[in-house]
Amino acid sequence: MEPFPPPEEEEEEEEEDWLRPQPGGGAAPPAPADHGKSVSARSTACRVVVHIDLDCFYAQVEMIRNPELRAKPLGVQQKYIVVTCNYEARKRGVKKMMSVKDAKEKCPQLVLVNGEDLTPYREMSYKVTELLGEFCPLVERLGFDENFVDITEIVEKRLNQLQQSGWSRVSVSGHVYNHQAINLHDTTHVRLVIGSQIAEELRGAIYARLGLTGCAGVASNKFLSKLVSGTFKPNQQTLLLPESCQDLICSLDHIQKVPGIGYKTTQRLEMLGVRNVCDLQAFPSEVLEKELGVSAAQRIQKLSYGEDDSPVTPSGPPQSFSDEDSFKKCSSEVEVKEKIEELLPNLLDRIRRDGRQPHTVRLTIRQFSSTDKWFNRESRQCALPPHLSQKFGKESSNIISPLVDILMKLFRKMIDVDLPFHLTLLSVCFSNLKDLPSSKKGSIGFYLKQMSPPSGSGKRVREVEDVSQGEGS
DNA sequence: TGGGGTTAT
DNA sequence: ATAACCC
Repeated sequence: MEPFPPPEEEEEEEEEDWLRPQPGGGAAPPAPADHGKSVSARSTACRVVVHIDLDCFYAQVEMIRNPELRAKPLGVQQKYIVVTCNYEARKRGVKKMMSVKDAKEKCPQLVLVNGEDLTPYREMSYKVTELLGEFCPLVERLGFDENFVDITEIVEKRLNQLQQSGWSRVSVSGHVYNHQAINLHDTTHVRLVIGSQIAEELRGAIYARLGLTGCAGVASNKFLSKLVSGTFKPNQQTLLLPESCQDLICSLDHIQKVPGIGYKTTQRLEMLGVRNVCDLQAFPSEVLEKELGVSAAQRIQKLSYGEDDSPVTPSGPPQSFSDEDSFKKCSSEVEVKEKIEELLPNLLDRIRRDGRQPHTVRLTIRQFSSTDKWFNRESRQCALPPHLSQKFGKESSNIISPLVDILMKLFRKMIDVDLPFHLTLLSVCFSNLKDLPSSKKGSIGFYLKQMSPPSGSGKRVREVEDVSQGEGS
């Protein structure tokens, strides 16, 4: 087994920092009075959130599936796009979402694997989330390759242990944003530093158990943790201290880089003359609320100050299962039916393995249009008849035909089949998933699996050391 | 651009 | 059902 961290990691030498006992004694401090309280009941404790972002996830999964690809420049292809690639390929100029044509021009030796079937990535993705769930119940997924973990409670536990053991030493793991000096008399700094050690353990466990590398950002909320995690890029982590928050958000040169501000909002903000984050900070709230609505306006303006009180919401099992295919052209009812029949078996298999029953089905289409290529999706959904929902668990029953009938009815609600049409995408989605009526088994291991934290699974990179009991006597 | 996901309205 | 957001 290779050591963690693997070679790319350049160790940045941070000075050692000392956590001192409270003034007035070298002995163990009195037992904390707030022992049983939740963190939210303590006003002084800041949250500690880690954002974990796996490095070029699909490419990593493919390299695990076929280790011979490891030394080569590798791209993962969907249709005619290289959706992601490993670092060997990036060195040679291949970028995410580059066309296969451009990628091959940049890098003729590029090896391509087809990544249109997401099954291997989806499976690995949930392994990562479940592994993080062993440390702590508050794990929120964002896409297949990112997770937020609220480690506030773990940090509090370690802080109490440190305080009870008297003199202790604690040092940061990984980078500190802006090279900001740590003040160990500031309990917020101490909590975040402990957070950086836990983040290192999380990354270590992901590498040791799953063979995946990734970045982490540690900060006092989700938004900041996500922003800071990308500071040092492959396989490194960064801690953000509150005093450097302004520098971080002002480093965003364009507002669309703010997570939460997407394409539409960017357009509207630009019409108002808001180009960067500092513009947004200074912009009159009243005017912003008129343009975007009170809720969105207040949310994004708080984001511009680095404020984000949104909780890390455990994702649990998926809310929906979908399968889609895009193509150049589909223009007859028969073709549509064939495409749907292609999509269904895989989907039904996934749902069967999940164990829950869907009660809603949706068909989504994209119609060709030369202008505005990127937004014309429509969908129709309907409740599944109960007798069909029941059949999802079973193997032999043929539920495909009745499902195809339902989906074709949905299709005819969108498209007049007597007129010419030109589709470029079909997608089937099952949602409104319900647990079986009191079958003893849970849907997946997700809720059952949260037990005691793993003891030695992750390599502790720097142990929190007890330094002395005798020092002060 | 793909092949997925989520939440809010 | 759509629109917005995320990857």
